[in-house]
Amino acid sequence: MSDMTIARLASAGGVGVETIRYYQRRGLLAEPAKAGAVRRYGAPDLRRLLFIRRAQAAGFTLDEIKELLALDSSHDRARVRALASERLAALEAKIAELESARSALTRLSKACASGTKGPCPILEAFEG
Amino acid sequence: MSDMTIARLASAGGVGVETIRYYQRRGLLAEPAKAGAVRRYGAPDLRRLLFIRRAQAAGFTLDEIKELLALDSSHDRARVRALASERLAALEAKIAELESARSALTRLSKACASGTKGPCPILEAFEG
DNA sequence: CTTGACTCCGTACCATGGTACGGCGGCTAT
DNA sequence: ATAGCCGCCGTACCATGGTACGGAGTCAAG
Repeated sequence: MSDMTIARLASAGGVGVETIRYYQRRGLLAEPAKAGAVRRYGAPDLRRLLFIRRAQAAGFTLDEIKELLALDSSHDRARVRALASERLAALEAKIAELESARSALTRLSKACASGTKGPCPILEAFEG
Repeated sequence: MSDMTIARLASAGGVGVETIRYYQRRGLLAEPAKAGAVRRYGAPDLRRLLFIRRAQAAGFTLDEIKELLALDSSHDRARVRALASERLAALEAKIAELESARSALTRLSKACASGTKGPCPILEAFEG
C-alpha cells in the first residue's frame, strides 16, 4: 500500500483525486515531499484518509475532523471526550429522527399500496 | 391558526420569514393573494410547511418534496411508491451507517475515559 | 524517444439550503 | 396623526463539501 501516486491513494480511499487535493488545502492531509516532480503517498496517508471518511460518516464536519486529527497525538483527553460526546448526542438524536421518518414512510408506502385509485395520502403520512 | 401574517406562519412552522419566502420562490409554498397590501396565510399553508420540514427530516431534497406535494393530489400512486421506497432504502442505509458510527464513538469515549495520560487512540477508534 | 496517461497548481465554478440587506410603503397602537 | 414595527421585493451573499478546467511538466511502456 505504500508509495502510491495521488490517483492510487484516491481510489484506495474511494474518493476522487480532486478531493485529496481539497483535503490538503483544508489541512486534513499533508502534502508529502516530492520524489522528483511528483508526490508519493504511503500507508499512513491512506489511514488518515479512511479516518476522514469514517469521521465524516459520523457527522463530524471537516473542521472538526481536522481538530480530531491534531488531537490524535496530543494529550488533551478532555477535549477529545467533549467532541465525542457532543457528536454522540447529535448522533442519537439523528438516529431517532430517521427512525421516525422511516415509520412515516412505511406508513405512506402501505397506504399507497392498498387500492389503486385516488391520490395517496402524502401529507397525512407525515402528520403527527 | 388561520389568517396569519408571514411572520406568524414562520414561527408556527419553526422557520424564519426568509425561509418561507425562499420556499415560495422554489415553488413549495404558494404566495396567497394579497388582502390589501399584505398576504395572509391559513391553516393549509402551515400544514404544507410542516410537511416540508418533516419530509426534509426524512432526507428528501426540496425538489423531491416539491414533486411529492404536486403528487399529493394526483393519482400517480406508482410514482409516489417509487419515491417512498427509494427514500426508505436510503434511510435504512443511513441508519445503519449512523449506528456503526455510534459504536465507533462509544468505543472512542471509553478508550479515552480510562486513564488520564497519553493520547486517546482516535484513529484506531474508527478503524474496522 | 515518442506518445499517452498522469501530476501539479491555481483559479473558477457548482449544488444545496438558506440568510442578509435595503428601500419603500402600509398597519396599528398610543 | 405619527412612531415604529411589519410586510414586500429584488438582489446579493453565505457555508459546506466538493468538482472542473487548463496549461505545463513528467514518467513509463512500447
